[in-house]
Amino acid sequence: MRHRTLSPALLAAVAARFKVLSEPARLQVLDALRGGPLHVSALMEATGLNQANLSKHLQVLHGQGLVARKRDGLFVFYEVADDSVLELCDLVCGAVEARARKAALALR
Amino acid sequence: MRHRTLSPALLAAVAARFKVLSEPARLQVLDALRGGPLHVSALMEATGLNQANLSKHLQVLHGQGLVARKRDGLFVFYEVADDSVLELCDLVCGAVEARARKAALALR
DNA sequence: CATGTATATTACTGAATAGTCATATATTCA
DNA sequence: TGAATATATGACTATTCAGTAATATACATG
Repeated sequence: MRHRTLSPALLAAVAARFKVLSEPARLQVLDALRGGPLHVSALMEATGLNQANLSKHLQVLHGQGLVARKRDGLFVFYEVADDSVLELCDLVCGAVEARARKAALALR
Repeated sequence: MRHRTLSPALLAAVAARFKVLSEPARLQVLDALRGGPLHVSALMEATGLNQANLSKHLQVLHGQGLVARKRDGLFVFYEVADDSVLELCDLVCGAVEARARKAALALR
């Protein structure tokens, strides 16, 4: 047997990771970073988020290790730390779309 | 190119799906259902959640289509609707554990 | 129909957090 | 050093939501 119960700590850690991804704005940021590193100002333009709000979301993403930061002069560049996060998003995205198609069919 | 921006509706839908998974109690429920369908009382025992709280979490899981329900007399059985959800959890679980190992190493 | 059992729902409270504005910090350059 | 720009942070508000207790509903059985 693999386990009887999951440790509360592991449950909390996994839940926390999902929580970071449970915000449209943060998904938008991750998606904007698909093409490679961007600095905050570029991310503002790409996402339409204002500076303070975006900065806070970036701290959350960085806190969970989902993005890496690198300073270059005045600019701070962020990039996706591990592509598996994007794959995760794509998986859920596909599932959501499949569900939507199914719901649409059910209406016929 | 695949897209310039993700539609707000899709972003919201994906975020909503992640949000359902962002609660330790619900992850616990999904994990308890790995072995197959269980009725609510059995889930209470498996998870330690009280009746009202568990029931509410089940409604949330069911609302997102992550679990299916089937009534049998007095009992209502729930089961994982699609094993891909469990795979998703396992993926994140692995990522979280890897991150923890890395953090532990960094302390040496 | 009355009673008992399983599950769902409602109303409530406390805690967490997204968004916003104002301000602080960091870095560059003159 | 002082001004300018980029980013981070603090305080505040409004909203969301998990947990709980009480109550309602659904089903079975006598």
